[in-house]
Amino acid sequence: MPAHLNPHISVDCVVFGFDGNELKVLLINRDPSENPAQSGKLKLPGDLIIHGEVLIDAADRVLTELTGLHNIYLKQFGIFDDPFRLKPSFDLDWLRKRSGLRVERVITVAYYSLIKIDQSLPTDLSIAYNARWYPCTSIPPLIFDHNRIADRGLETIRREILIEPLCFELLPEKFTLNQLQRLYEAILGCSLDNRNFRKKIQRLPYIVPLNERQNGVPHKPARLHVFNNKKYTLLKKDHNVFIL
Amino acid sequence: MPAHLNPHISVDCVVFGFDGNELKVLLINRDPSENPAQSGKLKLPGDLIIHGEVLIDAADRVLTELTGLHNIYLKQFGIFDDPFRLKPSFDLDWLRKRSGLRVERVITVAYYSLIKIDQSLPTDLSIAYNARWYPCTSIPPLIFDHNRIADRGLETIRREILIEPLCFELLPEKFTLNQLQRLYEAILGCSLDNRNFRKKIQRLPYIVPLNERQNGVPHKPARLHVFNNKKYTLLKKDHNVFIL
DNA sequence: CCAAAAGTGTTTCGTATACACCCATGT
DNA sequence: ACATGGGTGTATACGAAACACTTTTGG
Repeated sequence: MPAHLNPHISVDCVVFGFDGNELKVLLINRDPSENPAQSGKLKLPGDLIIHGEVLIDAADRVLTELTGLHNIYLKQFGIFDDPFRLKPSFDLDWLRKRSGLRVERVITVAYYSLIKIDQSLPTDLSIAYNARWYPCTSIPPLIFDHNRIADRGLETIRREILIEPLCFELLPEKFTLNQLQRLYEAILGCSLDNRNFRKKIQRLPYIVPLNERQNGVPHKPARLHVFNNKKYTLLKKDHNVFIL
Repeated sequence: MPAHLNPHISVDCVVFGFDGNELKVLLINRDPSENPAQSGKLKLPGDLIIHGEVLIDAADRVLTELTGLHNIYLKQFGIFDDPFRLKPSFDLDWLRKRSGLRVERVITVAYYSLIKIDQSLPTDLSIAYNARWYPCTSIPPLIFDHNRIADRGLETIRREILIEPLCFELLPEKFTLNQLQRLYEAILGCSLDNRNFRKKIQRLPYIVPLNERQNGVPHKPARLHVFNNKKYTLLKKDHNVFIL
């Protein structure tokens, strides 16, 4: 572990992905090369920041190492600063051993991150730490205060998905309206009326229908759509744009 | 300056108040006992945190010293972590001299704070630092990155006032509907239709009309209302409650 | 009686909701 | 032909917006 880490401040990432059905979170083992999913030793991806490093760069560094992806969508949503969030006898000893630093109290800045689940490839790190996707509806026990952080991350995207175009970070570039609806339903935890949903979406000018359809599906192939960020940003300038 | 300060992390507060007409921010001199409002030396209230101190307690400490008020409404809204937000030759030297610590890089956590302007009394500190209310529409130049922080604070309450009951922190306990309207207009920077506003407010069960009126006004005295937090919290449990 | 702000209703329009059947494709 | 999900329209209810005059009080 490099000695140029800042032992006062860390970042942790609640990484969300959508498999077409369920919303998932990415969790890793606390220690590399341990038994898969050792009970009580799972955690969110995160790290101490480097001296002079901007927080979001630290989060990006952690996730790029883990997923192999660049330009990951990241948003800061909270700070966790309880002086006893790391138990002295247990968590702090582990952190000291791992970092080689005189760690006393760590304040962590939490980010949520949105990933197109199919694009993230296995990396050396993700294999070593046994990175896995877990359903948001049943997150296993995590170390530190990471369960609280994960819960707060979930609350946050539930709120923000109604106001910001987060969905399109989770879906493939080209998506069907029903995929979009299933994603909203997965995040909000409710079911939506299909006809009303399509009407609402179809009058948003920044969701553009293509002359292209799914293929390889065993039923009527659906029309594909793309999200046009420029149109969205232009609209947003004056009016507040609510998605749903 | 006490040597038990943590030289890595500070808090800064954007303190809002409403004088019945305009939304204002509380600013202080960088150094005590200087000429009133020395140009280029104004700042937001803030301080380094104490080792082991929770961030919100640090913010509360700063504001209690400054205003004499307890239980001030505080909400964290951002982190400012640019490694060069303090200019080495200028800001850092001043901070080192003032704190007596080897300060290298300070990450600051920003809070906005809402105050009933008439309740805040002059304190020794507020006099020494020449604390003054400035209109939000024309905030003078501040040191560090405090102008950016203040702007972000203002954006934040503009957004959140539509969703959370922030107004009642800025108004006296008992208020008239027109005072409430003027506050919304001051924060949102637009004018609202009086009749529609009153209709909307009057059907909110948590804004309770009293059998009591203003007195000492040179015109028809308006009916007074209070905000009932319990009713609000109960309602909020299930439905999301939008105020406006 | 005058100035100043408080207080009050109705109409119109657009958006939200509820609801059930036919269509296109692959196997 | 059948199974699977894709795709469509209408009627009703509710809330948002526009709009001008009368009332009450203190001075």
